[in-house]
Amino acid sequence: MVKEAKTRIVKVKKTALKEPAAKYSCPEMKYIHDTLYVLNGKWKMLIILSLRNGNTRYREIARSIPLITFRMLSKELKELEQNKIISRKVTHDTPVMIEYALTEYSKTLWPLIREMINWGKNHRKVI
Amino acid sequence: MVKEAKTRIVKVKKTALKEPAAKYSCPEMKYIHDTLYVLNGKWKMLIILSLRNGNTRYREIARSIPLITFRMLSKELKELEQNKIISRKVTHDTPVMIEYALTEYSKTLWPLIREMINWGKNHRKVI
DNA sequence: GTGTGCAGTATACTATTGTATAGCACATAT
DNA sequence: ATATGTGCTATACAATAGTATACTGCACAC
Repeated sequence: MVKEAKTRIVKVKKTALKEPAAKYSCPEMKYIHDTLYVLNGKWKMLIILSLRNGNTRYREIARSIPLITFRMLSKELKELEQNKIISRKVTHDTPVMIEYALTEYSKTLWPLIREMINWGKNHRKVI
Repeated sequence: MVKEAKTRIVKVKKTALKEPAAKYSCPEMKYIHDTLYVLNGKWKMLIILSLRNGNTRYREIARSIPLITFRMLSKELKELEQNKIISRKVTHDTPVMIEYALTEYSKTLWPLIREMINWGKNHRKVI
């Protein structure tokens, strides 16, 4: 447990991809497993989208995703940070100000997220 | 509760997309929400991949995804069927034989799944 | 008649996700 | 002095996801 900026507590968690005991029947399954490891859950893609829409502050992000709670937002931000998808910078002390941003690496996710958006858009029409 | 083919019990569940009370800050979030609604969890994409690799039988699919349990496989197959991603056909009675297959509609998911695979593949290299 | 495979269900459990609500320490605005 | 905003944490709880294991009824092979 590390305390920083008077507020934030980071519980360190292993970032390494855990390999299942038995092997998947093809490498594609492993790759999908890896991608899901980074993007799992309801919120991570929405947070990435929010950042990409220009939101940088904790409360700002929270407001842009109406149903998320502080608990989940904190959790997801930490995981995204550990996986190098977003960065967190303290820009001012007392009053503490934090700036979240997408990393360079996060840009590699964009084609995937575009496809998520496209499919959802089309699915609405189909239903 | 409906009993069919002596084995299968289907608990009917609403398929409609539930709209959150508050609105997302942009339509893209809604689309991602919709896509995740269909593909959520650890297993659905792996099942789709397994079917695409030519597996059609329940046990076959289970074997191709080593860590999945029957409980989860049953659950996920039902959800995918409800969302028209896969179909389930009884091909023979006593001994009962079932054939699972991807629907035409499931093909629209392929660009998305390809991106999932690609990103995971690249992510391995980066880590 | 024993073991195997088929297509699952049932029960019980743990872990993770998600909800709800309250609070802190500081600061600025009214 | 009170309310509001910032960036979170803490606690308690409910719901869902996932694990583990056993079992069923039928058919076929040995």
